[in-house]
Amino acid sequence: MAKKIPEKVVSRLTFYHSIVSEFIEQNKKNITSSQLAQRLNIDDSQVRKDFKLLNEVGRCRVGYCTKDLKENIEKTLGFSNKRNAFIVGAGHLGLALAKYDKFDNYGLNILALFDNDPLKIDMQINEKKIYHIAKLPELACELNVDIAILTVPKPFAQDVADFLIESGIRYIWNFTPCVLNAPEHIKVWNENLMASFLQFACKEID
Amino acid sequence: MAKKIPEKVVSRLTFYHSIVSEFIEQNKKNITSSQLAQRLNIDDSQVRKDFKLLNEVGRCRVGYCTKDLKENIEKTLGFSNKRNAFIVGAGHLGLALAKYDKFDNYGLNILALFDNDPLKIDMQINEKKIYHIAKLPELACELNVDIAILTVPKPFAQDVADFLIESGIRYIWNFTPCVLNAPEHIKVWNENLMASFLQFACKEID
DNA sequence: ATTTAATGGTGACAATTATCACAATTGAAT
DNA sequence: ATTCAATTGTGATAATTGTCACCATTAAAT
Repeated sequence: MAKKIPEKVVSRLTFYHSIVSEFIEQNKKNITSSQLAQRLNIDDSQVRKDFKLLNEVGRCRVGYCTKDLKENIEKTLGFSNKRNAFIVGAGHLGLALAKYDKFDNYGLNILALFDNDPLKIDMQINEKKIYHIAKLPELACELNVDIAILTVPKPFAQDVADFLIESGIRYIWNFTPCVLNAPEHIKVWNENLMASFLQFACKEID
Repeated sequence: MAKKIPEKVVSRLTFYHSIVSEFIEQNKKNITSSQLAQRLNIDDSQVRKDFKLLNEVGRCRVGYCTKDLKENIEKTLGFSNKRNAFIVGAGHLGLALAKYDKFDNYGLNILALFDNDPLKIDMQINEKKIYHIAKLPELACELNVDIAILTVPKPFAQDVADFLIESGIRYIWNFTPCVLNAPEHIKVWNENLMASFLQFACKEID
């Protein structure tokens, strides 16, 4: 990616993308900054500033061309940069993520799931197979996967993470409610549902 | 809550809380800012600044008292402010969230789940019952619930959201990959997994 | 053709958030 | 007692992010 897009802008771009896609489905040719802003409860100048970062220009009294805008966002977010990943832990959360259709669209390719429950092995979910966790090192190497999405139950989180790291995984997207211990060269991204809720609660709920 | 805690700090506080709890389980009496910082890959002065917001004081050469710190974070984040909520959509994601143990601890009380699949009705998950969605308006009123966690499949998201709003729900924590249309007095909080991943990807993954 | 109102573009500023540097403190070692 | 090193506390500063005001443009109405 040429220019660095600030974190918050990345987040908003995905929202813009959803909304613009909806507009396109409805055969709308244009969308204005205030339409987007209203939907997201933000300032409309913010939207325009964001688009300036993409070098996306609009037309006065008309707005932005939905088709161009969508393509531009996709290009900017690197949708075409395909990355392969495994889901580790085929519980409810793992299965939910395996079915989450946006991942494909946004360049995150889930190749397989892993679990240690014999009943789940060889099941298929969303065309992805569930393997025994013992197969992971081999498959990670073979398929050249270095991203793992960790969705195992809390008590196993650290041990499984250690195992992943031994197996050559370098990026862990951590959905467990644990703060993992990992060497510095391993990148851990903590998905923090509680923080997310608390921010909502502090800001909006009386 | 007396003082307003910035968004980012709230997020970090939940991480500190996890780590401190771990230290307490290991019978450690103290924890230093750099221990916390290292674990989270942040600057240690950041940790101290955050604690200053809580009026938490440490001791030179010793650090912060784990027990006090934990209680302080819990008080600050309002763990005791219990809030009731429903999960709407008893698919994998809904069930995963129903089992997520942190919600209870942090004051978010899931009272029930809702779905329209007859096979799921009356099942129990984590001591929470699944009801038919048609029962929601009545139960929301009866139990005084105005928070809904929306985990239905994408195609139903908007319709179900409209239904929730009619039923008196005022806060929607939206886990669907849709940007919901809602009147201004309804607070919608979009959980944006894709944005989360893309931020990770942009920042860390080459 | 002229006017009008909606819309994008943008600079200035404000608020939030993070980093750095370093003084002050103090437990431990000698 | 003195020294040393680890640690906190904090002001200064930088980077990021958001808001506001207002000009420029232009499609539509007249």
